[in-house]
Amino acid sequence: MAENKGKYYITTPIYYPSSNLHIGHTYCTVMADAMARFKRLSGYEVRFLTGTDEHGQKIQDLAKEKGVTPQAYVDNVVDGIKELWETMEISYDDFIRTTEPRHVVRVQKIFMQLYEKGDIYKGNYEGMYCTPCESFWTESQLIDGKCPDCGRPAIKTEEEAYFFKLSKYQDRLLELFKTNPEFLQPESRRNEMIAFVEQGLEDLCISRSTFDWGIPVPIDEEHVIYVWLDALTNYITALGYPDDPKLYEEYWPVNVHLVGKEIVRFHTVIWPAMLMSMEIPLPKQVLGHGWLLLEGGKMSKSKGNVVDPVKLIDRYGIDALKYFLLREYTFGQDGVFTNEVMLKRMNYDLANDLGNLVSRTVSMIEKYNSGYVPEITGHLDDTDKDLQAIAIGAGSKVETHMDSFEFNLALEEIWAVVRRANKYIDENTPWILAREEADKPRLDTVLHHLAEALRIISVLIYPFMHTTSNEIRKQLGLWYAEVAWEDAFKFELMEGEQVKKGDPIFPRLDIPKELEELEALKGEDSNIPLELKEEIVYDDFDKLDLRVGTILSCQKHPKADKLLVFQVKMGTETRQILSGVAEYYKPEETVGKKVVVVANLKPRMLRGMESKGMILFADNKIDGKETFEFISTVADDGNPVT
RNA sequence: CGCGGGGUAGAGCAGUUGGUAGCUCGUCGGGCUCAUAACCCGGAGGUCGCUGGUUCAAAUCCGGUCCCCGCAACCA
Repeated sequence: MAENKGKYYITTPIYYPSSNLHIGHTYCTVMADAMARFKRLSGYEVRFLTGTDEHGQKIQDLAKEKGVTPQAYVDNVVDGIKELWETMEISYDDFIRTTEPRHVVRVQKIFMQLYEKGDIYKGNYEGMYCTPCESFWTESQLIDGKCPDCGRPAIKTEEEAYFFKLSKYQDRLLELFKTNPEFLQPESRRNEMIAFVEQGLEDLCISRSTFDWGIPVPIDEEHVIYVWLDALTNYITALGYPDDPKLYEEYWPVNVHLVGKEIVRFHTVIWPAMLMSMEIPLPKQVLGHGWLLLEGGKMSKSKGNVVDPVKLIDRYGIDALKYFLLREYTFGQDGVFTNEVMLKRMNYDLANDLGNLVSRTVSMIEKYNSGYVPEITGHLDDTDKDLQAIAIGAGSKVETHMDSFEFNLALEEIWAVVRRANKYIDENTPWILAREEADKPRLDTVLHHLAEALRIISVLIYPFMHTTSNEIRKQLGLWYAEVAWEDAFKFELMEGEQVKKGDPIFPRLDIPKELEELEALKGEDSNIPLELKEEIVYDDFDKLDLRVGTILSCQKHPKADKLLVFQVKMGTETRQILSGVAEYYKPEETVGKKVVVVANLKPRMLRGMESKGMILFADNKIDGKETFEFISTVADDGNPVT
């Protein structure tokens, strides 16, 4: 083992088990895992924490829908999540669930700690609440009374609640951002947070009484602790804080909280403020990574465009998927996920470059030296020296990039060695050397260099693809030796190992065929229940008065970019209806269309013009571009739609 | 003057202590046959959105301007 470099504590967010995880969660966890493995290999005592955030109204509602208890519901989903991590061989040291007694008890203790400090007070919370998103919104944030996140109606809610004095810590937070640039990276997120805090912080509502699936507020049975105090504290309760502080004392403060860009704010404003109140050290660093986008936008369950990691693993293996995720994307930036990009990466880098290098090296050693790694004989020429230098030099470059979470660059450095080795073979043409007995010493030297280079590569890729690393080492006859990071910096370690050719470590993929089959897979699970709004009864539907109408004329709203103003004739009546589809239709294209109108909708002013009703559209995509299609019919104007 | 991100070769992207513009894929040509028809070499292709300025020198710093993408405003 390498020298002990100290402790290293890294966390992923705790995921919300409202349904199965997708490739985005996988991405984050894979990064954390690679970093944890890298740090372990290079001599740190690592603790890697992940888990699930299991409380809240949304879970309670989902459970109710399914007719099970919330606990049974989350148990089921969490089993699936743990299974996924197991499949992916995620090397977490602890998995915390916020429903576990160890967490519940400690959260209550932390609550009391803040309370006794005077940072929690009882107040009144009034606001518009969106149940599915578990979010309160201000009036100005709402869009026509609907949640800006999910578009579902928000309900005016007033409740007694406990507040945390977030505002008290505003100045200290600003100072933290300004004096400690390392605390939050990348830079752009830091700027955002500074701007956010500078506009002023309000105290934070940390309890709820509208649902009960949560940790009870210890001094008030009517309330449960709301997400912030419950979820964020997992990072220390998992270490035993405050009542069993052994691990806490070893590993806190955390080295890195790895989080998605959408929750940077919680981790860099709310969480540090709570820690300040607790008077314990702050995280050393919070890193906000980007999102994996799909062609045409964000991944979301409601769009049905979620990429299921399990299927990809089944087809291509864990290492190929991990390699792709870490190599393709730049930390902190959004990236576009497509099957084609993924397959190309897998083929070009893994099958062609690395897999083929292993294959040709091992088979040449078998063919030209009866399967034993030969010794170096004679002088080294420039190609030897160059290969050695690049191979031995890669390790420290990898270290540098890993320190900055530049997984893609770290892998690029490793592949520079792979490419150099492939080139080395062409430069030295071992198959020609093998023809003349006189060239045998040179041949031995060349084969030895290749084996050494591959050995180094096997060490370098270990944090990213340990299974592949082991397979390469098996083929190289290195099965007896444990992978040690410092071995990546030495060139003369192999002495007569017996190599053994195995199956290709990454079989070459037929990309067009794979693309087709992946496309076909999508159809297979076409019967996944849609995520629907709350169930309604017939009477609810009956309240709607839908009518057929014809668009007589249409023009752009003079004071709004997105609005079109329609004159719609419905039987005896013609009325003005506004609709936000200006970016999809030219006004003149719409004239004469038959449409379905919600006719008894309360009229409303939009940018100074009245809209009496609502035209129905179907959301659609053509060539990846969003459109809205009229819901049309040939029935007579004014007729009801039932 | 709403906030933020971005405009670099056909595509996707790197590129801030300013110093001959790089990578992957594609394309064209060549080499090799150990290897998973994989590997290696070479060529073509960019006025680094536009425009002023600072400088011996700007993709890189400063000003202005155009365009694209998120979010918000106006999507009943």
